[in-house]
Amino acid sequence: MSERPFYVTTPIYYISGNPHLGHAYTSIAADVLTRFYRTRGPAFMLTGTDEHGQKVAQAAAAAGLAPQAWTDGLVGKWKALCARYEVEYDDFIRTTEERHTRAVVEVFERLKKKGDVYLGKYEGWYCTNDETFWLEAKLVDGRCPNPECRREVQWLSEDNWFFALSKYRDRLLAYYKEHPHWVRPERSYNEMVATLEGGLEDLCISRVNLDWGVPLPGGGVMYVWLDALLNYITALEWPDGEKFRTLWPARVQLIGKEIARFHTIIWPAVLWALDLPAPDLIFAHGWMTKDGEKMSKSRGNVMDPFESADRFGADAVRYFLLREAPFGSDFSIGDEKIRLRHNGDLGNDLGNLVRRSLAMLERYRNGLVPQPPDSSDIGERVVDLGERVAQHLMALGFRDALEAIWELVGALNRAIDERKPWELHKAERGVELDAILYDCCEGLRWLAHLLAPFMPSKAAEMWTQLGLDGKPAGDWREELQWGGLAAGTQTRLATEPLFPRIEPDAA
RNA sequence: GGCUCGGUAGCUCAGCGGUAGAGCGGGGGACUCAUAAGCCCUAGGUCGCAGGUUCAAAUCCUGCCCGAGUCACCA
Repeated sequence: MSERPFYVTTPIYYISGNPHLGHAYTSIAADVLTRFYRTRGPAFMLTGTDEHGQKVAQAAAAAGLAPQAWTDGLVGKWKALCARYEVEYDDFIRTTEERHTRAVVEVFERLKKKGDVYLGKYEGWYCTNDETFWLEAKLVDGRCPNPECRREVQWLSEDNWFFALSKYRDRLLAYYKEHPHWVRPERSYNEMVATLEGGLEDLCISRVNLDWGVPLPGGGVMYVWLDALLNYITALEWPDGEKFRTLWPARVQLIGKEIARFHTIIWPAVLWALDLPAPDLIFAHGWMTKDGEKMSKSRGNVMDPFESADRFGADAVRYFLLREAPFGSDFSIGDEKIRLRHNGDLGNDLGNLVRRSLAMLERYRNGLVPQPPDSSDIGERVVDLGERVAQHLMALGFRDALEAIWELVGALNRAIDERKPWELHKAERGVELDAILYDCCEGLRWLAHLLAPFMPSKAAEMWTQLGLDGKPAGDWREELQWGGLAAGTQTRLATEPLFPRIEPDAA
């Protein structure tokens, strides 16, 4: 649609603990999109860590470390998570980096100068133990509502900086009406419209009782959420960076549904206050539950993304996460579910297809790709497959894209059964044998291209087994022409299956 | 309590105004190139409950029941 490079962001992950599978989910989705868009042109993916705020300060204190030392120690795990799942980000920003904090102060100064940031009083009930402000309505018997606290609260009144969010309410509402698809899925869009219709209050954007954050002129630190949101432009070297000029506004910003309010109300308002355009699309994906239950530390059912990758392979987990449910919906995850999809979709359907195809080619034709047939039913049936998958991906329909790709997997498996190459071989019907063998290899080449964004390593393995150099790359509109695989190519069937069967209850 | 989203075949879900669908599991069959994989056939489920609108409702409206999420400075 646009020649503008594709810029996609994940939320920056709050670094108060270890990463879990939910964090991987967003990053993987962003990576798949980025890899797809890279087949067509320039693309840029940003991720990172949100390192300020009270909880980080507390976690660090509990560990006996200074906040910076604490986050320095943890950030490696988040980068390792990306590495483990083959998430190839173009930049990884930490909110404690100077390039970020400097720009955050610049934002503050500009908004202040413009009058969208002003000094006001922040009043409310404060629990010293929890370091939290509570609404009057939330108090239980006039005490802290936290069941583990229940201490007396005190009325606190502080001078703080406010952002004139309410001023942007009408503009936001109008923008929503004019851009009915800018927040997706529709559920999130509707909720945010309802929130806007309920009215907005100005946002307190400073904290005087906290020192772990971006220091503001005159004291206090910036509210961590505003600090965090700004990463999407500070990483691009706003205001003057070349990257900022070419990449902003982002084409897609992926978020979890729980943080939609910040990204679809506060964020565009802040951008407008800076005279910048809002991103094209905010997509709030669903939450995953562990076997139907919410994942939480207290339940002890949080899935360790590193363990999952070790057991099933990073590509299989990537596949599962995007295949299991529509991107906007909640879904349930568990080892057994991943295992069944691994063995079924990946092992039986895809992996076995690779193996039976190349094994027959090896046995009947010494592994040499034969001449393409004059015409191919399968080739004709899938002419538009690449474009269909592309359309799904552009709409963030990962599940639909994978289902479409599996149409080709199914078609090839069926074709083998129907055309029975083993009989053709015995009957010495060479032309027909060549035709089915060619179709299989060519189909595998297509699959390698189509699957590369989803399962980069496995797609590359398929590519190698087909005897092709490098990795699948390039624009599908050019690469996916039936007959593209050169006759005479020497294929190399691997000894090991692409997706070796995984037995139940393996640890 | 308000709001949002769900409640459809054993399981996971799609359909969202016009004769109930898919995948998995289960059952049956023909084959053998292949990871005991693949292929073909097979599921007769009051579409949460009760009303209503309509020629016609899983599909729209109302009420209720059940489950989940969310409720503004909680990063």
